[in-house]
This record gives sequence, C-alpha cells and structure tokens, in this order.
Amino acid sequence: MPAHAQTSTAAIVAAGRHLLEERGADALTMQDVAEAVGVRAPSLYKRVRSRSDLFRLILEDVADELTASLDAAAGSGDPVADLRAMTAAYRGFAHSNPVTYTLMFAPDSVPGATARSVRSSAALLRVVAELAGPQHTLPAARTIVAWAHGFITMELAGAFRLGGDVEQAWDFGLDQILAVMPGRSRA
Amino acid sequence: MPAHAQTSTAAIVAAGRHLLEERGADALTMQDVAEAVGVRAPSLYKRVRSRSDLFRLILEDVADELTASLDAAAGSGDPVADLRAMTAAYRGFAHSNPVTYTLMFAPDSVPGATARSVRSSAALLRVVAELAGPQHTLPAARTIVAWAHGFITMELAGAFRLGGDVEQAWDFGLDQILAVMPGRSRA
DNA sequence: TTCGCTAGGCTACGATAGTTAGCCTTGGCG
DNA sequence: CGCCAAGGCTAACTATCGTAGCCTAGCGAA
Repeated sequence: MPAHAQTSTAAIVAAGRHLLEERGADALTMQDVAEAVGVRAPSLYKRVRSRSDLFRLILEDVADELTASLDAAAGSGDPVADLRAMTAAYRGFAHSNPVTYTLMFAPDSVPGATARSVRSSAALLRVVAELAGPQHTLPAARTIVAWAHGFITMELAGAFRLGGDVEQAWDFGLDQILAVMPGRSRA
Repeated sequence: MPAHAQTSTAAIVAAGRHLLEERGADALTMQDVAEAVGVRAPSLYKRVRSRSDLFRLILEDVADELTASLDAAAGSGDPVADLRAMTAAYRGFAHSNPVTYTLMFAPDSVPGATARSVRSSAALLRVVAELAGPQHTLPAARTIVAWAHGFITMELAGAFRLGGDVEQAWDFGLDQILAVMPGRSRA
C-alpha cells in the first residue's frame, strides 16, 4: 500500500458511530466524520460506498457488540437467571447506545441490519426452550423480546409520561412474563 | 381573504402524510408535497413553518386518528373483550400506517408528538384498572403497551425472521399477558 | 365605484450536504 | 530507478431546505 493511509474503514465506522450517538442521525454528516478521522469528505468514499452504507456498517458494528453482550450474559446455567441477565444486558446496551439501538429497528434505514441481530437470538432461544418447552419456544421468545424491545423503545422515546416508577414497571413486566412461561412456573 | 387560496394546511398535511407512507421519511420532499397540492414549494412556508413542522403536524394527525380508533374499540363493557379489541385495533392501525406509526415513536423526530398519544392511554388505563386492580394499573398497562408496541415494531421492521407463524406468536403473547393480570384470571 | 391592503401565490437566490470527476503525491516493488 | 496504484485532495454538480422580495387578486372602506 503506497502512501501510508491516514485512516481506515474501522476508524471511519468508529467515528461515525460516536458522532451518531452524540448528535443524532440527521446531524451525522460526511464532513464531520471526515474531520473526525482527519481527512476530507470525498476521501471517505474510498472506503465507504455512501452515507447509507456508512450507516449499515455502523449498525452492523453495534449489532455485533450487542450479540456479544447477550452471549456473555447467558452463562449461569439457570435459565431464569440467564433470562434475567440477558434482558438486563439488553436494556443496558440500549441505554448506552440509544440512537443506534433505535436505528437498528427502523424499517427503512438498513435492509439486512436486522438480519444480523438474528444471531443474537441463538442464546435466547436456548434459554427460552428450557423455560417454555420446545413447542412454545418461538412464540415465547417473541413475547419476551417484543416486550423488552417495546419497553425500551418507549422508554428511550420518552413515551412513559404518566409518572410512576419506570424501574418498577420493568420489574413488574419481567416478573409477569416469567411467571407465565409454560414449561416451568416461577422466577 | 383575497385571491382564493389554492391549498390549505389540511391539504398539505394530508398530502404529506400520504407521500410519507408511500415513499418513506427520507424521500418526503417539500417539492413533492407542493406538487401534490398544486403549488410551488416556497408557498408551503405560508402555512407550515418548516419540514420538521410538517412532520409534527402529520404525526399529530396520525395520533388523533389512532386515539379515535382506540376509543371506538373499547365500548363493550367487558374489560377482557375491550382489551383484545384495543390491541387488535392498535395493531391494525400500525399495519395500515407503518411508516408514520414507526415515526411516532422515534425519539428525535418530533418532540411533543408522543405527548399527544398520552390521550390514547385514557381508555386503556380504564380497562386495565379493572383487570389488574388499582395498585398495578400503571405497570400492567405499560407491560401490555410495551409488548404490543414492541411486537408491532419488530413485525414492521421485518425482525421476525426465524419463520414460524407470526399471528400465532401474537395470539400467544396476548393470551400470556392476559392470563397473568393480577386482578382477574383468564380471558 | 374605486382604491388600498394583504393573503397567498411566484421566481430568484443562498446555504448545506451528498457524491462524482479527475488530478497529484507517495512509496513499495520489479 | 522508475512504474503504478492507493489514497489523498480540490473543484464541481445536484438536490433540497429555506428566505427575500415581488406580483396579483379581490375584500371592504371611503
């Protein structure tokens, strides 16, 4: 490689991800990313096809990290404890990456990005299978994920406006859902 | 009012809403909206402060319609039946308005738009109070809404990729959540 | 009847961002 | 030692939001 590269795809993705979280999706400009990595905007196109391609790369990066976080949380052997740890890790990750987390589930934004998050479901399915039994694994997992994702999304959107304790609502919901898992009974 | 107006705020909002659903948020341009209502783009600014203001108006329109839909669904008197009807109406509305529905819960997009959806919660809270008892009303309602919203969001985002019957998963989740409501017992 | 006032159009323009075209420099390798 | 391409850069094109300022039509008062 002649003429030492002043940046890299990884650096661009990292800078983009950082700016994305910091300023929001609309405010993420190629110029700002370029400045952050120390080149001019057009040079970014040597590494990245387009702005939306940069979004795709960023969200893949986020999804990979989320997958790793979930895998790490599911190591105790007890399915209920694992599930509690995974939901907590999931919510914590979303709180740490609110913008990109929200973007991961935006229909338009990145076709294929959600595909990657499927990998995250492997550990969850294994745990839920123990709790709900093989017949109900998929719908039970979808119930849990839907609840967790919906709760977090509304939380991040500021949709819980009626007062009350949001933490308590989270605990309440998780207890309710765990309590009703068909296979076993209680948490 | 001199020189008969060629358009109106309502027409602009309606056209914008239609284009928004049809082409997605990124593709909604002021020029397209102007063309749809029969004027030039700058004339829109006589009625609408900015593009983001147009988004706000559109989402208010959507939220009002959703609220009316939910109110209409909750008239049977039986709380379980009402709750089933409301969740079905909610999901149906989201399926009919996928883009705007998703946008309603986007944190950035429109500060205050979520506030309006609070009005929608009045009917829900009344029903849930009967099912879960006064102490658990708020967390129980949040559990239901979080689940429904999460499920619908993932559905719209195409996040249910592992096969299986999505309808069955919806029914399963709703049954599970209804079954565990503290106040009464079964659906 | 007439004439001013203003709502509500319009064209022209400026600013910002994404993206492309095409040039130049650098330095590894034959 | 010189070729050549990776990877910078500047310049320029395009689309879009938004503003400035002009023009017209018709309501209503004199």
